[in-house]
Amino acid sequence: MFPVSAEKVRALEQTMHRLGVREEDLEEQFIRSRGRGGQNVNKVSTCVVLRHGPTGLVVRCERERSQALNRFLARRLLLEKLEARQRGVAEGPRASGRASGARNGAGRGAPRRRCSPPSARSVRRRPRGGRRPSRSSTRIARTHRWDLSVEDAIALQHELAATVDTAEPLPPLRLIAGAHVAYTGDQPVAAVVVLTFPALEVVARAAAIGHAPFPYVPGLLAFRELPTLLAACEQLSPDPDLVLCDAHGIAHPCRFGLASHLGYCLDVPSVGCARRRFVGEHGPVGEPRGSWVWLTDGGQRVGVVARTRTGVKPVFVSPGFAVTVSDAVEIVLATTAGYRMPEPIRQAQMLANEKKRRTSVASSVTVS
DNA sequence: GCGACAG
DNA sequence: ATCTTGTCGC
Repeated sequence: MFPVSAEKVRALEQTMHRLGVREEDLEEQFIRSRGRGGQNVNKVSTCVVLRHGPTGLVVRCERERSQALNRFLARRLLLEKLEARQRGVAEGPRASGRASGARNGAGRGAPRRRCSPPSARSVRRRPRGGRRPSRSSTRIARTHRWDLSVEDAIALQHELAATVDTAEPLPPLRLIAGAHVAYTGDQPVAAVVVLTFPALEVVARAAAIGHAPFPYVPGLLAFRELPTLLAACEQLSPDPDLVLCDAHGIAHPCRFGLASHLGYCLDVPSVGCARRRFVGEHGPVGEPRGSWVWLTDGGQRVGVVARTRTGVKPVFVSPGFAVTVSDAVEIVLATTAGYRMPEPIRQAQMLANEKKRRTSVASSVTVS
């Protein structure tokens, strides 16, 4: 019931019995906690207000970020107060031990560099014969070094941009994967989730924690996140027919954003769906869900800005690897259900955060 | 000085 | 991405 040791629960029960407090006399209320502690505090009602009917005593505990733990702590607080009252002792501030983890991830200020505009880009057909017979995991088809200099990384992206074919017909879609990378300080936590299409039911999940061999440089996100993302993909089965990415595809200064890079490495069609604009211009987007306008960069249509949900900010969709712009929008709209971001990406996001939490929980604290 | 360049 | 405070609505 309470996320504490059996001993502590026993001690609590004994004290309750000794003071004549019965569980039935307790009235509990859960409200949202206030103060620092992250958004969780405002999304989950972790604050516990406990009232003891017979005496009318009320305590409140919002110290921890877990409602269950706060329920336990609230009971202890209540008993302390009751005991003090029974003894006729004036209520004084009771200092009970606490443990809080305050760590901050500093470190930003990455050099910003811009990929030079692609001059005379030739789109070469990708040689793909008998692609993916029947693998047991999402194998990495191709990869390369990731610890390049900014200059070399940009050059490589320009080179690889030529492998993107935005005229490629889409294969039948049965399984669609979503990818996302979260961070624990400077540790990337990558997650990939496979969903059926069009039912959108989760059939496979994989996550990996890695390290970022590269700082965040706008335009070079792939060099920071892809190694870990690929590690997660390697543990995934079955293979998706397409992968949706939480970043841009060709709507990128080099026409080769993270979404394209992931598709290239896996040799799987990919689509980029970003929350914010990176390059290009566009006009106003219609209000109803499904509306979209072209995203144009350097006189080129690199993607669209699409409304996935009425009344909510539109998203930036662009082909990643081996898909057309119209297929990209279609897929994004077909996989969004009630939220701004496509379901596969949302699922990957949730998994990444879950993985992150479970990892930090191992080094977390209990009750004093 | 501020804004602008995914995550 | 991360961090934080806070409001609104189903």
